[in-house]
Parts: sequence; C-alpha cells; structure tokens
Amino acid sequence: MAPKRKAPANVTGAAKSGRASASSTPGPSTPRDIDSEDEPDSPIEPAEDEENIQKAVDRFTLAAYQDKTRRGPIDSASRYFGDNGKRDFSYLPLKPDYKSRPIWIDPLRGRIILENFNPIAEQAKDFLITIAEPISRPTFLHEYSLTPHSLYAAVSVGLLPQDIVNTLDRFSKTPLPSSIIGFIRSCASSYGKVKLVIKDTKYFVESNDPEVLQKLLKDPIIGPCRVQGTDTVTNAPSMGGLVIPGTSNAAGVKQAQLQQGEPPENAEKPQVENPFDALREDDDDDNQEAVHAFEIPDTSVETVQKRCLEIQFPMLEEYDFRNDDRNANLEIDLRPATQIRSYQEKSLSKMFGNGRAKSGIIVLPCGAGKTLVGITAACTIKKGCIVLCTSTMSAHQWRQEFLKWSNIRPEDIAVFTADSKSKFPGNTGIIVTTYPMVTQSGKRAYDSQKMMDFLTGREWGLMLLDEVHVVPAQIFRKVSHSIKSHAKLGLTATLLREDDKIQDLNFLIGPKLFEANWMELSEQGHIAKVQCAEVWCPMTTEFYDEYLRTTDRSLKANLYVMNPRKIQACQFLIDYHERRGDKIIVFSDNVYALQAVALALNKSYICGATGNTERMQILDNFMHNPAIRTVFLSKIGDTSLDLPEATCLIQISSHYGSRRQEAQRLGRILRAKRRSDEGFNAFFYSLVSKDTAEMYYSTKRQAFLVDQGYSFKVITQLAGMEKMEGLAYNTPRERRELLQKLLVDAEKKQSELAEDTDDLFYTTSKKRRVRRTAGTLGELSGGQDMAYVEQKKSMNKTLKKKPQQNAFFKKIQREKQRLKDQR
DNA sequence: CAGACTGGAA
DNA sequence: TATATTCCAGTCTG
Repeated sequence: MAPKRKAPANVTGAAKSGRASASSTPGPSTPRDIDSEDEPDSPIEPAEDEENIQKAVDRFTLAAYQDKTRRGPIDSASRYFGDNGKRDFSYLPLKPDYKSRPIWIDPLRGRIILENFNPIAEQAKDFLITIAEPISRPTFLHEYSLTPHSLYAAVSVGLLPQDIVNTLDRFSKTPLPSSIIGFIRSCASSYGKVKLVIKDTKYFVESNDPEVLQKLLKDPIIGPCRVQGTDTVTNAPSMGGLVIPGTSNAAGVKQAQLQQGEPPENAEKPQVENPFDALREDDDDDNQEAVHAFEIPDTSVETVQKRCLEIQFPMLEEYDFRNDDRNANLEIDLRPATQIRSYQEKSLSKMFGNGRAKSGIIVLPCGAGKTLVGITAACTIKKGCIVLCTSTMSAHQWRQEFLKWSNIRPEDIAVFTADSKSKFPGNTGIIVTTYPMVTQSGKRAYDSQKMMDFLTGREWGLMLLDEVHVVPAQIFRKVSHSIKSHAKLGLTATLLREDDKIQDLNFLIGPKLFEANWMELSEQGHIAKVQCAEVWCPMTTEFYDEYLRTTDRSLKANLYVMNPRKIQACQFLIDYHERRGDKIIVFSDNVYALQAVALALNKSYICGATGNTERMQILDNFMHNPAIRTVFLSKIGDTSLDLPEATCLIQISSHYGSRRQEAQRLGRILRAKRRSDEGFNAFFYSLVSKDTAEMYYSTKRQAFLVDQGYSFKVITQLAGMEKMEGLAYNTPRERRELLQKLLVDAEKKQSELAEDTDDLFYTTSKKRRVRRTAGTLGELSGGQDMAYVEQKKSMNKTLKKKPQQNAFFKKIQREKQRLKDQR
C-alpha cells in the first residue's frame, strides 16, 4: 500500500484553486475540449473561475508540456515537475487519438493520472480501482498508484498480467512505458508464492515451490526464525464457487468481473469473463502439486512478514474457510431482509474475490456501514470470530449490531471488557473486546488473564479490527499475532496517521482492499452532502500584538483560539444555523477555550472531566429537547460520542495538522438523519485566525478531505455579522478584559510549573494533581469577573435534573445487571 | 463502588 | 519540527 500523500504536499486539482482569490470554490464545470488554442504558458490571470480551471487543466496536457520544453528548460511550470526535471515526461510520444484516452502513467513511480472529465473516465475508474490504489480524487484529475499489493489483488481476482497491460495501454495517452510492463510482469510472477497459514495454533510459512522456500530459508533474517524439524509436505485443498450472503444474484462474483480486451471506442459491450474459471484451473494444478511449509514462532511473525515484503515475496494470508474442518462452524447468517449496498458488496468481493478470505483493510467513511461489512464477512466465513474496537462503548455497540443484522444466538456472542468477562457456551462463537484489554501488559486481574489465555490458546476464523489505523501504535501491533486468526479484516474511515507507521499495516494486517470515494457515496445519498467552509477571522490588534510578543506557546495558542472575532463568528454561525433548524456541534480541542466560549455564549459543553450523568443529561437534551440546539465538545466528541442529530459542525480549535481528526469530525455529520431530505446539506465550518500558525495547520488538515474530493470555500466576511444583536466581545473594553484574563491565567500556570520543578522527587505526581485541578472555571476567571462565575453554573446545570436515559444505555445497564445476577 | 493512579495514544 | 495536552481503560484501594 502506498503511503497517503504527506499533508504538506502541494494540493493538486481545481478544488483548491479558488483559494487564493478568497472567493468561493467553483462547482464542477462542463469539460471543454482540452486542446484549447490558448497560449499555454501565459501567466494565469485571475479571471473567471471556470476559465481558470480550464487553464489549469490545459497546463497539464502533454501538448502544453511539449510547447514548454521546446522553449527551454526554464519556464513557469518547471517547478511542478520536481526532481530536476526527472518528472518531466514530455519526451513520451503521444498516440494519435490521445484525446479520447483518459490516463497518463508516470513510468518511474507508477503513478496514474486520470482525466475525470473524459467520456470514458468511468470505465477507466472501474479498472484502475481494481489494479491500483486511489491516492487523490478531487473534481477533475484523479491520481492512482500502482503498487505490488494492488497488483496482487488484481491478479487474485483472475486478471492475467497480459490483460492488465493491454487494458492499461488502451486507456493510456502514451504507449505503455516498458518499465511499467516489466513491473506488472514481475509482480505477477513472484506474488502469491508464499503464504502464511495457521495449523493447530502454530504459524507456518507455506509455498508450492520448494525453491522459493529454500530461498527464504537462506535469507539471513528469515532463516534463523524457523522452528527446527517442522517442515511438512501436504496436498493442497481444492475449492468450488462461493456466494457472499446478502448480495443479490451472487453479486460478489459479478463485481469481481471486469471488462477486458475491449478497445475504448466500443466499450459499451464489455466482454465478461468469470474470474473463477481461471482459478479453478489453478486449483487443478494445485492438486497435483505438493505444498511445502516450515514453522515459525508467534514472536517472529512480524519480522518474517516484513522481511518477505522487502525481498519481493509478500506473504499472503488467505483463509480457505470452506475447507477448514478443523475449526467448528458457527451458526450465523445475515437476516433474510438484510440487503447490503453496492459499495459494501464491492469491498467484500475484493476480500473474497478468489473464493477464500484474503486479509486486508477496507476503508469506508463513517456512517457508510462499516459494521455491516464486518458482520457480512463474519457471516461468510462462519467460524469463530474476534472483534477488536477502541472503547468499551463501541464494543457493546458491535454486539448490538451483530444481533440486529444477523441471526446469531445472543449467548454465542460475548463482550470481553473490564466489567464483562463472559465466554460463549459452545465450542465456537464471537468475542467482542477492546485493544487495551488484549494488550494490557504487566499485572492483570485474575479472570482477565484466564480470558486472555483462552483467546490466545485457540484459532479464530476471522479477526475484525475496528478503527484499524490505531493498530500500528507500538503497543497495539502485537495483538495481530498473539491472537491467531486465519483472516484479518481491518475497518477504518481514515487510513491515516501523521507518522509513517501506517505502511506497517501492509504486513501487520494486509493490503488495502477497497477505499470508497466519499463524494460518490454522498452523491448516491448513502452519506450526507456536506458544505465545507473555512472562515478566516482577523485578529484584533490587541490580541495580535500580544500574539507576536509572547514566547509562551500555550498562551499563543490560547490567543488565536480565543480571538474575539472568532468567538463572534462562532456566535453568528450558531445563531444563523439555529434559526435554520440545524443541530450544531462546536468542537474545540482546547478545553480551556471550550469552557470559556461555551460559557460566554451560554451553551452546554462536554469534555473528559464532565461526569457521566451530566454527559447524558446534556446529550439527551441535545437529541430530544428542541430548545437545546447547540453543544460544545472537546476531542471526546471525535470518537466516543455518536450524535446522529447533528447537521452542522463548527470547529474553533484543533490538534495541529491532524488530517485524521479533521476527517473524523466531518464524519460526525455524515450520518445525519435528515440526509435523504431533498436538497439537504450538512455544514462544516473551520474557524481560523488569520495570520497565525492556525492557517498553516488548517491547510494540512484539509489535505485528506481534498483528496476525497471535498472543496473548502474560504469565507473572509460573514454577511450581517456586524449587525447581529448581543454579539459577544463587541466593545473594546470587553476584549481587553478577555485579554487580561488570558494573560493572568497564563502567568499563573507558569508559576505553578516553576513550583513543580522545584522539588525533583514529587514532580510527576504533583504535575498530575495540578493537571486535574487546574483549568476549572473558578480559577480560570480568577474570581475577579463576577459575570463568569455567575454564568459558570448556567447551561450545564440548568438542564433537566432527571435525565431520560437513552435506550441504548439502559440496555447495557440491564445487560450488566443480568451478568452480575448470574454470578 | 467511587476515586486515585498508571500507562499509552493521538 | 517536536511538543503539550487531553482522553481512555484498567487496576488497585478504602
């Protein structure tokens, strides 16, 4: 899997081009003839947006490239090529009919650029998604990457290397570079030769080809990992057809099929080929061949897998579950009424594309039904299954979902968390647990340890990893091997981390099998349509002076987060959307600002320190009380809370350049209940203080969403804001007082810190204490400003005393009670 | 069983 | 560019 593009990379595509002009980003425009007569290297005038885009597109045509290079190496576009012109491909000859072909291929990096406005772009997309990974998909140009794993995936659904080469060549504007042909051939030949299999809870490296195995054993890293005297030779099993449940008409098979061998001119009638035909032939071969294997210990699995990838023999984990009679079958099926959506089908057909279960990762946006994909996979495999999630909350949710979508018996699915340690009664079943629970090192509660022994001591058919992007974290990565499962399926909405560990998922779990295009899903109405906007708020002079003056980072941060103009913009937007009938979430990473702004605007807020009962009161009011339309959340809201009511989101402070956070927050409103209403739009605002570090981070943060095809409008002026009544901090005096408060508080924190470092021995414990108590609002306001102390008790406390617990919580409570009674 | 403490993620 | 802060889950304790 190729790494996600690093955040600061220049943002390609037309979506961002409106940014500099501070006007709104234009919508899609009708593609015109790309070979326009315009002088290609004339400087782009800030003219009509549509024209701008057209010119931007023109600049990327090969004709434009060639014009430029003829005039000499130095021109206005050279910097786009990078690497000292190594990425200037104007030397590639064009096919005569290149205009009707939609793609270019970078012969050096295997990057494929697709003209999304080309008439046959749709066909090309279907093909590209099968053989390559999507990197960036803004409105006009899409970027894909050919990787070893993506090619293997293509081969395993029955495409032959020659088919791939031919089809690519058909779509390409230039003759296919020989480097690419070579790459495809070499991948196809060395891939799928080595497999990692589990037998009797032990790991084996397996291959049909004894020579390959010998090669591995001679490797200085892999060789020593072999457990001596464990080499085996067996016969390979055979296989037949497979149908994924919940799909209409064996759609899993249909989806894996590709149009082949058709020139683009008459591609309306794609030639259909059943990938299973090819596979069955393979199988006959398998039966005549012996399978050779040697054992490796659990602890070496990661090392060996990593090494194999490096030496071009990626170890694949494929589970031939239908021929596994060692492990008991689990009685589970989707409920008959359940119909899965086309993209869910598509992703599953990639997993089961060759009749076996391939390990890998499926990327679907929040609210697009990741859970159902996981459940369907479990129903297909019908073996013992372990589900890992990030919090106990979602562990219980997973169980509920399983009961809702499948006919599994309630006693066969157990939750393993700190306060629920039951097992299933039969000899197979499903266990739902959390990552911390299975990675806990050191001392453990007695029954937790027993449970762990149970989990590690048996074979699982399928391991479902929810929020799989957390797995590469140092502590979590070992779960993937300590618990032995034949197949692993990772699910996530955002396959992103700001470090480079994300690539490790390739050998920890498997390759990325499928990534949905957010824009496509929202066009089809599966997730809400979202308008994204970035609101630029100027700093007030007093705040900006102080911002430039101070060296205290946290004060600096407080200054730009609490910029009065920003608070006003926030107030204005809340007011505007409350009138429209939206339910609004305001996110602030900075708890200090969260509390202060929530109080200033008289809204309720939830952060980590908020007690559980108070939390539920607030959430319940937000969901059911029409008078409460706005709630402020700290980053607790990024993951743990599910608020389907919300339709508008305002972000006033965020965690540096975390693209994941941005995407996750946007995801909060994708499942909006009203999404299918005609013309419904959800809103996502990001408030940014102008001329501060926030601007830099904000661009970084948006990179992922831009890759997904979202465009951010830039708003510099909120119409009618000045006229709004009761605007907070509207007088210079109020603003000065706010500034004073910030300064006093920062100083206070400084002196506390200094005090702390005085006594070396108690530093840590004291710091913790300070951390817990500091930041409450009594201190924050310093007590001088009575208005704040007064308001402190306002919204959070005035909500209804007796919360009407929501049904889900009640269910969990009852569940807990029941378990206790049993014991 | 509430609350302190710990360790680890982002 | 590395850090600081927030949050979570688990275990121990009175």
